[in-house]
Parts: sequence; C-alpha cells; structure tokens
Amino acid sequence: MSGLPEIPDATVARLPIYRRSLVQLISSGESTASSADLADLAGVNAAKVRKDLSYLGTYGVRGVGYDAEMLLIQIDRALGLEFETPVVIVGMGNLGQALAHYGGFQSKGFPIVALVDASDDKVGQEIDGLTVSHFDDLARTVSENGISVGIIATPADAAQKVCDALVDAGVRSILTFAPTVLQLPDSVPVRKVDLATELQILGYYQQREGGEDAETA
Amino acid sequence: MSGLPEIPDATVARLPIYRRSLVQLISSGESTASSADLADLAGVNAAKVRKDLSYLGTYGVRGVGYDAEMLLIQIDRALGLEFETPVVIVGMGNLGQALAHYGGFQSKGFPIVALVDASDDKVGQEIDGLTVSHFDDLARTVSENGISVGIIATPADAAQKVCDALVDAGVRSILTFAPTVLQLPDSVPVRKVDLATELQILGYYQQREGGEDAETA
DNA sequence: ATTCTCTTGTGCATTGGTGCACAAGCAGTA
DNA sequence: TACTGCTTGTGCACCAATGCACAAGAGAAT
Repeated sequence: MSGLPEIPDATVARLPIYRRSLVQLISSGESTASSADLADLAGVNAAKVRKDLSYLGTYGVRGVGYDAEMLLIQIDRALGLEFETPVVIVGMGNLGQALAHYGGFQSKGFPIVALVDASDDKVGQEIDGLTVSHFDDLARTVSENGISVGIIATPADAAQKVCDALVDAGVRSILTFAPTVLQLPDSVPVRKVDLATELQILGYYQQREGGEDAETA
Repeated sequence: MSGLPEIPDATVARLPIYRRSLVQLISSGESTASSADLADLAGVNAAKVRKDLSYLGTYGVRGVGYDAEMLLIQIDRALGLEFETPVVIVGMGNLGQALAHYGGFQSKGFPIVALVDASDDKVGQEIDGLTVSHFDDLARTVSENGISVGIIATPADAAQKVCDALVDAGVRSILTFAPTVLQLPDSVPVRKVDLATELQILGYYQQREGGEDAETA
C-alpha cells in the first residue's frame, strides 16, 4: 500500500514513546528537538533515537536537531495516525466498561464508536453515551461505523469466537486483553495485553531483586 | 537470594504463557506434557519451549515429555508464585476501579489488599469490599499489609510522584498504566502497559497490512 | 537382548537489536 | 572565507534471541 522502507519491530514499538516526548517538547515551547532531548524524555539512548528516526525518511539538520512539527507529522504518518481510527469494544464486563469510559483512546485518535456484548443484561444498556449492541449484529455494527480496530475484553473462553467474528466482520487489527493465544490470519495484526501475566513477569525480577530491568513492548 | 542460573528476558516473558498452557493441559486430564503440546497451546516453536524450560533446571524425560505437575511447580518457583503477593492499586479513576473489580489478579495469586487515591471524593468510598485509603497514608498502608507490588493507575502527571512514594514505602515492583516514562532505582523492576500506545503500534502494521505480526511481551 | 518409536537437550548458524565512536555537515561568528 | 561548536547519520562490533537439525536417551515391543 505504500513505498515505505520497512521499519524494524523494535523501532515501531518506540515510535509512540517518541511521539509522546515530542508532544511534550512542543507544548513546552520548543520548535526543534535534538536526539538527546528526545532520548532523555523517552528514557533511551540518543543513538537509538537517531537510528530509529532515520527509518522514517525524516531528516534532521546537523548541528540543530529535528524540526518538531515536521517530525510529529512524519511519526503520525508512519503510525497511520493521520486520520481517526474508529474502535469497537467487545465484552462489557468490568474491563470493557472501564475501557469504554477511558478518555485516552478518544484523545489519541481512536474514538470508541460501538460497544458489544452477548448477554441480554448488557445489550441495550447505555454506557458513556453509547448503547451496547448485540454480538450477533457485530458484522453490521462494524461495517456501518467503518470500524477498523476491535478490542477484545471478554473472558478467555469467549475470545477465539469473538476474534473470528471480528475478522469476518472486516476489522483490520485487534487488541486483546483475554489471557489466551488467538488463532488468526497473518493479515490481521494483533497485540496482546495480559494483566496477570505482567505481574507474574515482575515476580521473577522481584525475586532476584537488584538487577536488570524488565522491558515492555 | 537464590542460586538460580539467570533466565533470559525473552524466556521469562514466555513462562506465564507456558504456565497457562500447562494448566490447560492438566485440567484436560493430561499428566505429562510434551514440548510440542506446549508449543501448540502457547503458539510458539517447540525447540524454543525446550530451550526455555531447560533454564529452569527442569528436566523432562526423553521419549515421554515433562511431568505436568512437576513442571508447574518449577515454573511457579521461578516466577515467585509459591506464595501470594499482595498488591495495592493507586488511582481510583475508571481504570483503577476496573482493576479493583477484576478477578484475574486474585485468582492468579495477586490479591488486591488496598486501594489508594488522593482525592477526598474517593477516600473512604468502598470498592469491591475494600475502603479507599488516602495517598498520604501510603507508607503505612504498604507496611501494614505487607504489600510488595504497586499498580499505578493515575494520570501521567501524577505518576512520578506516586512512583516515588511507592518506592519509598518499600514496594518491590511496579506495574504502571500511566503514559509516561518513570524514573526509579534499578532495584525495583517495572512493567509498563500503555493502552493508547498499543493501538498506535497496531496502526503501523495495519497500514502495511498483509505482513509480519506484532509481538507483545 | 535388540530394535523401534518418540521426545528431549543442545550445538550452531542466522537474524535482529544495541550502542559506541566518528566522520560529515550546518549555522553562526569573526 | 575560515573557523568553531554542535548535532546528525551510520559503520562496526557486540550481544541476545531464534530455530533447525541431530545425537542421546527412555520406554515399549518383539
């Protein structure tokens, strides 16, 4: 779809952090950002910042740094943030409801436009200005609202079914909170967030306390 | 604290997944688990499973596989899951409240024993059987309850302050949901979960749809 | 005993990521 | 124009992670 030069996974995972740092610099009045500034705010090595940014085709100015506004645009283009990306949340349990209320998505360009659940208790209920629709109508909900991202906030045993339905409905990427491995086509990227898993990982490092840090994607 | 042989980060991050897969096998009646079985359930390569498990000092039986119960114990020992690990959640906004209700922590050995907020609206309120205590009393709350993990569910601008307070109070590891980089001593491991960041990362892969998958820790 | 089947444990080559260190190059000054 | 100070872009060497491929070993069957 685009002639971009292929950005390494590790770099992609850092771009949102750079973006956040950059926004912070801009809002504090800076019009240019050096790799050292960004590295400092992002908590990484300056050389890494430069190498990462070089993948964007962005070019900074030697002796000066990067044009802040310009860089922001480049990052947004790489991440596909030029336009808003409508999101549906499936599963209106505690987590799903919290996500529905969470303002962070809307403000970052990912408006939540639909909420879905399979239980009759939940369907029809109004949450944060949206009416919960039924899981059986998922395909219609997705197409009518031009939804491209699906968030799975159901228990593990329902996740694969929901995942399949989302893919069938035409969603183009998935974020799942269900503690299970999902089977899905390579063409649909997924990210998994498992809260209990995170604590378990911490357990290891806590035990051998005093050493290396625990990285997060 | 232990003479264990140092497990690579990538392996540590997979242990919880293996654990989940193993529990699944056990509950379906299996008493032994082969690396191929585990690989299948965990969605990874079988050789990787074997190499990962070899770090545990665990030994499987050639021609048979791993003793399921035994392996579970080994994994739990490596992750420090032999005993319960009490948790405090700081920040009782939407996310914090959802986490407080979320049963997944309790069932995985991380009981939530205290809730903390800085606003007078929230303090004193009862959530899921716990009374929200004041941020100023954090040190006491932590020591009285023997808390070793702190979860930060505050807005970004409060996160550093909360983080410092948690470390001072003696918490031994931190899980943060605040979209900001935290400064803290190397002796305290952290994991970061940023929901908006996850969606932004997906944006990249969605754009160049049809290719490589997006890994998550 | 011997043979056959199955599965582990690991050596090794490959790939991906990191960060140092330095040449290249711009802007401002004299 | 020449010089100085600062910052970029990247070559290179190092380290971690991956996964193939195979020898070693356990147990069952003959």
